[in-house]
Amino acid sequence: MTDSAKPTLLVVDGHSLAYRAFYALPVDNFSTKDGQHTNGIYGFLAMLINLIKAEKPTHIAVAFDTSRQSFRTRVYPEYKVNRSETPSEFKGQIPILQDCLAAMSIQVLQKEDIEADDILATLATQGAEAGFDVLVCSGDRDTIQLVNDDVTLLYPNVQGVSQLKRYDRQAVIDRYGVPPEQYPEIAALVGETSDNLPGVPKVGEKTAVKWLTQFGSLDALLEGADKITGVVGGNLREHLDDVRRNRALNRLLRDVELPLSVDDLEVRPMDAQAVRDIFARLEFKTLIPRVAELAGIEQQMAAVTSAAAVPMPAPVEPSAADLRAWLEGADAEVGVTVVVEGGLPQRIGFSTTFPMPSPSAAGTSSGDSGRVGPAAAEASWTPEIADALADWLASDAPKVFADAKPQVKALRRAGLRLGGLAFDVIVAGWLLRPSFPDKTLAHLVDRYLDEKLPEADPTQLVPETEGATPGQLSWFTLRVAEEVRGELPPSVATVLTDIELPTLLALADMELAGVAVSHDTLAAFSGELGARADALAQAAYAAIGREVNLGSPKQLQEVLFDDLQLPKTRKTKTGYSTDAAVLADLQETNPHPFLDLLLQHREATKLRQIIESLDSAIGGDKAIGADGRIHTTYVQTGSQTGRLSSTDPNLQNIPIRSEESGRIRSAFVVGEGYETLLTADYSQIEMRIMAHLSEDPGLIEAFNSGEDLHRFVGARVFGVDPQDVTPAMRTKVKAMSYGLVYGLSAFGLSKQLRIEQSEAKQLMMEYFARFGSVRDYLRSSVEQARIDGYTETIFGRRRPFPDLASPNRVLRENAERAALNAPIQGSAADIMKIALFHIHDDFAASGLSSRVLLQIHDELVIEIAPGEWDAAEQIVHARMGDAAALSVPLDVQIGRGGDWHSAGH
DNA sequence: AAGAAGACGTA
DNA sequence: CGTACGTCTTCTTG
Repeated sequence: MTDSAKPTLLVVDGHSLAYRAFYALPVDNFSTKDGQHTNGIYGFLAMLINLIKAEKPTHIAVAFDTSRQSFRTRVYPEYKVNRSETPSEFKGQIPILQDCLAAMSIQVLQKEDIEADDILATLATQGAEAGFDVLVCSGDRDTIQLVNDDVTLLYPNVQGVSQLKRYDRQAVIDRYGVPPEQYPEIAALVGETSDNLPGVPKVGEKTAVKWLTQFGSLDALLEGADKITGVVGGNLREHLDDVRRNRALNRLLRDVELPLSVDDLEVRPMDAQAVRDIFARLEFKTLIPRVAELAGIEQQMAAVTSAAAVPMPAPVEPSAADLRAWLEGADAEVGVTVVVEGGLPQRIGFSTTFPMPSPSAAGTSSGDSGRVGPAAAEASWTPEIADALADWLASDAPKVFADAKPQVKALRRAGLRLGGLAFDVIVAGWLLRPSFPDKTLAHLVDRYLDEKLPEADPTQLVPETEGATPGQLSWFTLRVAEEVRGELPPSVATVLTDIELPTLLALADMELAGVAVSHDTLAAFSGELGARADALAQAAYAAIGREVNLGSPKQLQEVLFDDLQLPKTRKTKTGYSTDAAVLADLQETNPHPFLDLLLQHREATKLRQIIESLDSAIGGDKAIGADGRIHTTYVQTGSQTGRLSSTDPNLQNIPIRSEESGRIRSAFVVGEGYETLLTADYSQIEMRIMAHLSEDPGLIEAFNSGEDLHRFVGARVFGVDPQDVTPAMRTKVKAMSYGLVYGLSAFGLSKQLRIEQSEAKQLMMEYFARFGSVRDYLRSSVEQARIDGYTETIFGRRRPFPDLASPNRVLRENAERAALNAPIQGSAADIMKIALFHIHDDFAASGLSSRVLLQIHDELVIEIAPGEWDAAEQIVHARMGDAAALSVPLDVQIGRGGDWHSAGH
């Protein structure tokens, strides 16, 4: 083991070890569900974790090659040329591995023109000089030359990377018969086939060692080459230049200029959240606890040296009057944090770039400009404080939040309105990274400030560490905001200010309002469905002569494929699918009463389950108390395209398609004190956006003609008059049109329409022959995304697509389809958001009590107060219709009824 | 107790 | 081999 008194430096050749892992581990077992290969990453990290645990290095670095090219290939162009092409499945893993290492706070080093081993050599040399025990971990034999009394080599066995052999000075002598510094001389004589460096023919390790012991050194040997007799002697004399070249090429550089010194490689605490996130994404379940254990070790080691971040201000707690006076005097943005408990404000904190007045000595030295860096103040929520702050909170004075919505809601419940919402760091962070959002202020502090937000340990009854106070949270919020703002491209900043923040305020009111749902309606239906499900289950058992759990795909597979001997269906990860599409197919080819009963049972239990969860959500929001309404939560940062998502419960997936789903929707009713429900939805908004973006004359005409879209398109595609478009033709072009938006293939289309692939192909051909600009647009938009690295909506919302450049085909093609869809789905989301907050704001400005309750992507559900129908309907129609100026009109359908079902259409 | 997998609801 | 979501149940794992 290493000498515990000395610090230990571990330097690793990332490329060579990951490459060995790549070949050692079966790729099939190491791929994520979206197709990313991870075997090299996994093998490397598993090895590294074991290594860190065993050796407890105090300093770590991992070096990578930048490419095949290096100064060696310039000197000797044949160097490594016979190496086979690096498999693309491996190449793609290196950047991800580097991301993992970054999350683990391990330094990654690479340098143009230099090989990883040269970096190892340089670090090993510097480390040894600085008094470190150095561990070099590499799969390249050339690194044997680095071994000495301070430097030990860890070399992987043939098997892969699970076993590392330890070479200290003595081990090298035992194995090769020469001291480490002389090993390259052996290698020069023998040659290295894998590097395309031929040596002396007929000379292997044995002969080389014999000669070197005899002559003492390679130079002496080359000088005295004449003295060697026999064929090998002749060979040596003929290949003197090869040997010299080999020796020159296998000498590792020990003086590479690096951006970091050995001291900078000190082990630092990991970014626990980033590690969890990236490992989860790579589906490394078992590695997470292993890394966590490691993090514990690192934490202890790093605790001593961890540098203090920018010191937090000690928030003052001024009187209500002082606080108000100061806030009203502030001429810069103010960070605001409302601590919410049970839906109500508990404490409130502020921070600014101005010093807070000290209650005793207001106006003490504050520097020449008065700006002395952010300072903080806070107060507990009392009626006096609420009174004192109400005007300022409602004013236009700019305020910066981290996740404003719950705080806005709490203020609303306390009777206060919020104005001047200038920035939300969570929402802004999501706009920048919709695929990998930082969900909390702590994440953002970590990413943008590289500091830790102090958090009370929730596992401890009496926490040892204090969490940040609201004033300090505001201070962090303000600092993060400055960084995030610096990263926001102007168009994205506009999306934040002009779309997201107004939407946020509207959503807060929608969540507070909730939607009235009739428990009695739900309960009656639930009972009915329960009885039906039981009967269906009994019948199903009878059909197969035994009882199984119909909710268990595993047991169903036994019944279908073992007992009933039905043909195997689509494969899943763990067996064969039993989903509805598959069961319907089976019913056609191998009819069996069990199949139909099972499908019906599924439908009944699914409906009942939805009803039950809705029922238990009625008045479920404890903060409000049972009010007979359901209060969903809209997750504004919940999608990658710009859409909202809805949780607890999800009100964006209430059934509508099936026969009986109307009975669920009819339980969503107009609330007390209101007159009726209004539903408003955009018809074919995505196709309209497609028409606008592609500028396809045919599609634009379709929307301007007033003709039914699919009838119009069908007439063009099939070359008939609109009135002669049959239902079958209409179905086909409808599927085609909708499929376009998702990047549908001929294969997918044929499957959906249950037609031959050739017919599907023909259909697509005909379609594009008539609507060619659509195809051109779709192609060019993906191409543009490949160039830019992101897509953009009509309003400038961006979504990055790094995988468009991936060498992994599955990954790349998935990204292409998503990139195709993102501007269309995203623009639709933008338009709906704009319409939503305009309607919300107009209602308020017009003094209406009618209110928006729900948003279901292209539909709004609005509760109309008595006597307000006409005014409200007019606002809704106008605001949805003019939310965007497209080259085709935005068609809005409006319905009216006492419940959601009858208001729909 | 927590997470994965399969299934299925919506736009 | 069609995009974007959330939630339920069962089953596995710790």
